Amino acid sequence: MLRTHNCNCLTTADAGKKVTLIGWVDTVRDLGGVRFVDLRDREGITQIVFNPSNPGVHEVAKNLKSESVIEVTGTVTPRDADTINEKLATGTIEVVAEEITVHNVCAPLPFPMEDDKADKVNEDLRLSYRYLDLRRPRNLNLMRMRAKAGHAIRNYLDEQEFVEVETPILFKSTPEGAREFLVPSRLNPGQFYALTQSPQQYKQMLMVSGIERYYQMAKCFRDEDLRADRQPEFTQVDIEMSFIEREDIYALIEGMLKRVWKDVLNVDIPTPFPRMPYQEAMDRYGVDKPDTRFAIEITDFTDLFKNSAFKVFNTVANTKGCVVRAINAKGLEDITQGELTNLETIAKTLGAKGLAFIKAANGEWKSPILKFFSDEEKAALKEKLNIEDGDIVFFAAAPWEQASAILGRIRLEAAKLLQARGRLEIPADKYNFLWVIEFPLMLWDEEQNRFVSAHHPFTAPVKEDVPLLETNPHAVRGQHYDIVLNGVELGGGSIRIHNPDMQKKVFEDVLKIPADVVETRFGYMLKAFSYGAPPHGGIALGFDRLVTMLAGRTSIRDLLAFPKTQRGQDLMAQCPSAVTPRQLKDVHIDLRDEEQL
RNA sequence: GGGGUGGUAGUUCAGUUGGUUAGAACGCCUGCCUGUCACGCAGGAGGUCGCGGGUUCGAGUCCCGUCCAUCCCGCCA
Repeated sequence: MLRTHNCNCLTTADAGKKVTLIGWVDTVRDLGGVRFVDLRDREGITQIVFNPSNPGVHEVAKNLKSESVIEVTGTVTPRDADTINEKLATGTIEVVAEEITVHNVCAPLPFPMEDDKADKVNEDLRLSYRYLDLRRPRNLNLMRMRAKAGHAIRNYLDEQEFVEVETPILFKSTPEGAREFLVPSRLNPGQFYALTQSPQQYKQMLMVSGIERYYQMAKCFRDEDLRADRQPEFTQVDIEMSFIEREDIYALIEGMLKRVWKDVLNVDIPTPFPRMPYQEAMDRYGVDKPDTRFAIEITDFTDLFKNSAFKVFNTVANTKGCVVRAINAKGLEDITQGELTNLETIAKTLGAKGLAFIKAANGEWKSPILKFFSDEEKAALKEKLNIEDGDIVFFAAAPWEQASAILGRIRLEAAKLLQARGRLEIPADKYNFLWVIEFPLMLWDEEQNRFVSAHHPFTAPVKEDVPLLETNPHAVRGQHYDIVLNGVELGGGSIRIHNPDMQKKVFEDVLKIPADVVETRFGYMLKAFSYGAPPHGGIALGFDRLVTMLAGRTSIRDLLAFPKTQRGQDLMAQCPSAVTPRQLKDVHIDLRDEEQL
């Protein structure tokens, strides 16, 4: 080692020792005579003193640049009482330099390294210099937190006798799911691999193999548009078990998350987690991943408006599948015109024609639609929504799913506005875990005019709903579950179909995938299931999202060492990039006609 | 594919109804300073106002297009 100690460990107990430290120049304080350098490594900071009485090192210290790498040998010296720095772990001592080696002179920095300033720097610039951005102690700690969370998970699952298996990343294209990254095959002209969007099929094959308990920190790839919480490559805690029921997965994951929160944050999270059926989540919160940390909820008024004089609500209320619903954003009566317009825009992008509202202030209600309401209707609204002065109520009249989506979004936006006004407190350490269960197995896809899997086609139906597969697929509930934390979907899974006939029926009769297509895409699975497939199920948790939540961040990029921009580029390495004609020829790709496509 | 926000010095930002030589802070460079710890003080350098076009006597400012970043919708079985 080039050092005897790290920069965060020396104390007065080490006084008199000759030590060698190495690290980055954090700050230089040149007082003309004596010069101070804060030397930093990943563990912390130690103050180095350069005295004029040692002219050699004193002269070198004169020209030190921030973030240069230096190695210093010197003597640990206790500080005088009035020069102790209580902010530093090593603040009671300093190292008086006797020798110095400058290993690397740092070029002028492209952006400041102090957290408060660096946080404001454009992210694209920081991503171009990600190695520097990452060097900030706080960001290094995020990487260490991520590693710690990974260890907690591995330790827990190892204790539960899970077997970690690495499955291939080069897989076959399965166009049913997310858009995939395609990889041309050199040895098989015109044919392609796809990068796994999830090891789903492999892990089910492992169950047929008899692994019984599988896990993997699985790298997954999806060629979809990016978001703050979505990257084209990401890590998933992938789990599959045989001979189990849903309850076994709930217990396993609750134990695992409890362990992670304890090991990483030293926080005890209560288990078991509450459970909420999908229908209830949509009805009360307007989303399938409700943030239950605040109380604003959706109330249904469809029946109330069935005989209303207000034609818009009346018509909707009497249309099958449509609802009239409202939420009371308590205390947001002073919403600005700009904020209101913004909410309207959101409602409109979700298909609403407008966003009806009622404001309550000084004992009066104000609303463009108030004149249409009867006294009886007003009384019912007031009572059920508990409308008081200072409140604003928003309405949605639309098909059930759409009304839920609109009010679900308005609910979240209203919460943000209330938080900004200091009227809604959501403690940073409040962790509302929630199982969302009983999802529909199928959703009707208008565009394709057929049912599509709500989760994936391997999800088993709830036993008592199996007969409905024939008669009313819409009503079939899947043995599917999502784990949600504070409004963020951490993961989801299901009990799988292990009977080849049932699986074939879902593919061909329900999802209407032609038999020959089923054979090419899933033939090997159906075959495998005919050779003693055990009942099995599993779950996958977005590891990046999990650690983002642990860190209290909103962007998944903060928890990835080298994240990609919204256009899927790595600004540091500068990829994707063009390749040589020779490389293209090797993989049998011809770009000549690209312009014409 | 669609909508919102942003792009002015190395960085973060200001820049009035269009009007002289585009400013501040931090950083950088030079000098002074022997107990600082975000050291201090003095001086200095640093700009194709993202790019292209247009309107105008005159554009950082107005208009059109475009590129980049970011947030969201679609999409993410």
